Amino acid sequence: MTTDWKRELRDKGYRLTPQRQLVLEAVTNLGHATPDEILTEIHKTASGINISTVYRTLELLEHLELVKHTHLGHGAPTYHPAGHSNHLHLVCRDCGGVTEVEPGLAAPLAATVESRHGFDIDLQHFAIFGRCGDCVRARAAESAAEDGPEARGHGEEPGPTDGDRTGAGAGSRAGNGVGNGTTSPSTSARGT
Amino acid sequence: MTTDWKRELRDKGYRLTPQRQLVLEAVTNLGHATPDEILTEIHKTASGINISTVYRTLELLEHLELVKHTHLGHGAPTYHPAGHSNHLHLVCRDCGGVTEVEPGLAAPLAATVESRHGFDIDLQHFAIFGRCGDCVRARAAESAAEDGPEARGHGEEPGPTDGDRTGAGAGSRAGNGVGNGTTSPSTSARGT
DNA sequence: CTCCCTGCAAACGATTTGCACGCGA
DNA sequence: TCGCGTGCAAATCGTTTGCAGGGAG
Repeated sequence: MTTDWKRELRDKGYRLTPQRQLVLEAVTNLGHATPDEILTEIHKTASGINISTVYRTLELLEHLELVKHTHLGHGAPTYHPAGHSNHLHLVCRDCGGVTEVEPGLAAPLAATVESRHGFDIDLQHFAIFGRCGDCVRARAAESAAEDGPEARGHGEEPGPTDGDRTGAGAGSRAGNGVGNGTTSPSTSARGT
Repeated sequence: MTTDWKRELRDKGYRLTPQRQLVLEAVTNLGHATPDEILTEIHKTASGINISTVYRTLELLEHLELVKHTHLGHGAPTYHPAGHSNHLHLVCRDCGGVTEVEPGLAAPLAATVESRHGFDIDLQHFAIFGRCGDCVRARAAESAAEDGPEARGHGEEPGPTDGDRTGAGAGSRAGNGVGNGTTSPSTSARGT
């Protein structure tokens, strides 16, 4: 299964270039990564490849259905191999952590929406926002501090802030053990 | 119920300024709007107010839970009054149209996720991606054209492209008749 | 030898931030 | 009067595009 995509590339009239190979490799290795992270990954090996090439290549690879992308929050979408084990992404509004859960949970919803509106949903494309168990608890605990315009920024500690803006940290490779619930605390967790 | 939020503002130590009033008014009138549309709306009445003020004010209003925002696609989130009738947003990957459906449909999913992962989801924050009935049909029809590197851009006509990037057109005020299915064809529908 | 791909840099849209002044309380 | 809130402009971030040269086929 190593070179069949190369064939497909050729067959569809596209050229096989080292950078295309590198991008696909990087996406495969990282599992989940933003265009920028992909560029960085590639730079560890090869130098020179440009960010715009990464974008153009990802667009192509997605067109060929070799990779897919998901919006985990505010900006930078994350790309992953098309064959990657699927899962829904639960993004915590407070800590920004991402929990992966099995896609089957959405089957009922999908069925209902399908029959009622004829709409074929893909719950994996956009993350599902909310608050993770830890933060729900944490928030329940400290419900004393009301807040006024202390300084300027309201957002650090739990509060009616929102908080998508998944800074997505390292490539949280969760193996394939979907169905459990791998939570990876992101770096940032400011308000969107 | 006209001035209680003003009280709240004051009580929490914030100042009541005309621009804050104007932004909240605009959000209320528009129902669904991007920061930019809000700015434009305000400019019809008052001049001078700056885009950065709109952003800062929206952040504040959201903190006070007077408004909320939703990501309908690629960029520009849309803001709406916190009390606004809730609904899920189904965004079509092909035509970019947004269909609003009643939030109750997600209740089962929410319950399952809650019990299994302790995660309290908010399906309204991010849109739900997929393909609307019309586009599913349209796509079924013309399944002839394969494509190679004709020119440069692959994406215009239906194909394994994705297509979030909801350019969100005018403020599609759907009244409160949620539960039905108001589809508003957006402007753009390119790939993400 | 042709023309797809790439690197580079500028263009862009959305959002944020530093700074100094004016106005609300 | 005191300092929050605002306007303005510059800085970021993520992504796209125009252009010219190089290499794949």
